[in-house]
Amino acid sequence: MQSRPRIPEATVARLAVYLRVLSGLADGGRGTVSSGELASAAGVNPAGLRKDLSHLGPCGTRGVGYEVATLRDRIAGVLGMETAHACVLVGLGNLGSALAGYGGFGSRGFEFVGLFDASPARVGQEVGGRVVRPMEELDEVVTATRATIGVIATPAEVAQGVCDRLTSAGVRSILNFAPVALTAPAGVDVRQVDLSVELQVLAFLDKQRGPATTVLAPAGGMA
Amino acid sequence: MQSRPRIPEATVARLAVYLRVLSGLADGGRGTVSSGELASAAGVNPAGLRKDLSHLGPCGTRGVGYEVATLRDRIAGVLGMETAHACVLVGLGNLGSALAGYGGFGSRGFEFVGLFDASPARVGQEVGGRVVRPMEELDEVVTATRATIGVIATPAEVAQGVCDRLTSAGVRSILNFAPVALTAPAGVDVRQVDLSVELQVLAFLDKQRGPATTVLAPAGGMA
DNA sequence: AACCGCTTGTGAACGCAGGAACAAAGTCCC
DNA sequence: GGGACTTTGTTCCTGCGTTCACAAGCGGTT
Repeated sequence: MQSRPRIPEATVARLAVYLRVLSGLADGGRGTVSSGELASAAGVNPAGLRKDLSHLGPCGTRGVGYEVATLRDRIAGVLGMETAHACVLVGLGNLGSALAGYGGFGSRGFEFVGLFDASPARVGQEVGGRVVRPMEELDEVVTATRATIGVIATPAEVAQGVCDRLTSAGVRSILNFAPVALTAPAGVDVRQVDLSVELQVLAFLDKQRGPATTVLAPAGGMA
Repeated sequence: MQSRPRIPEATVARLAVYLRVLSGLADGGRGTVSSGELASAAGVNPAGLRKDLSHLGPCGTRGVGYEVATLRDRIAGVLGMETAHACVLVGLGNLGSALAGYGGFGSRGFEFVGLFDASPARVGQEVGGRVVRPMEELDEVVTATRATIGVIATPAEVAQGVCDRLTSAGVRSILNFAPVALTAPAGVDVRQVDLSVELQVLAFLDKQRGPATTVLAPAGGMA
């Protein structure tokens, strides 16, 4: 049976959300939760949540619900959070600095073991409790720390070059914030996060919903 | 109205990517592009790109390709970028400051007309060329500027309260970076961006792909 | 000990997105 | 002027994700 033959990627993303909610409930001393309540807190459909959870085997008690601590540990195990993940971050402009100082990563088992920037002005500065290192040390740090995840927060022009250096150093997973499509060798997984795309989708939905949907506007014909 | 009954949301997100690539090509003086080249630059399948573009009517020349400037303007029009969009940003911690200073928004027609923070220590400071204002002025600024988009970059605990204030002030679209599921009244569109979720998906894929997939294996040539 | 309500887990149908193959059309060359 | 090549636009199909609805199981109660 191998309780994890394959889990859909969309489900994995939601599991991470459930995990966050469960952690909050556990901190609040909550013992059990129902799928309805958990789904409401996560912003998804209750049936979908149960289906997501079914991918990791039966982990609830019928008539009662899910044991918060148990389910949390189970999800954490499936997501590979038993062991901490070493990450390197390249590019410490505004966005990179924000990522380096973002507490949401460290509390989830992701640790930045190296911060890198090509600009001599940034090298040596301290960001988020770590010292920024020059690009020349990237390969060495990745090898020494066995970092598997690389985060790119550089300008678009140099992102591909950084990607190449990361992959050749041994990084197998890349999270790219630069607005370019990266090409990486097979076996390396790249995830793209484009902040401005999200805004543009919002703008489109707003336009589509009503070119003149003022809440007032009783009279026909806008100007 | 007839030419745009509805465009799938996934297509809209990709249109934003095509638009970025086309802008770069236009700046380079490029006259026409084929779907293959454009798809390669955007990181998608050529057939899928043509299907996406088909939603906005025929806009290419068979045997030649797409006229860069024309297609760019067409997409920009569909995405509602003819007119600039006024946005307000709440929460100027590390992430909020990065967003306020991110050039990728302004160059795409999104302007932050108001930066807000609850902390008196941040009010009055200048971030990204704008002065941070107290939360009390939020309603007034939204009304005066007719801002339609609100960006939340606050801690999770206060995000729902900020969402309520934004919606009651008249904001119809919300981009939420806080790691909580927001509930908003009908007619208000909320998009969630969770940075740590992306990392966790990467960690899972890495774990699933192979607990010990070393890339080296120099001995024994691969045929 | 048996009944009843509540909740999980699963099976099936619907809709959507993605990919591949084919026809239409326009241009370049001879 | 005609043929052939190139490239778009469309259509079909396969697979996935999502949702609804029902059966199975456990706890509490009388």
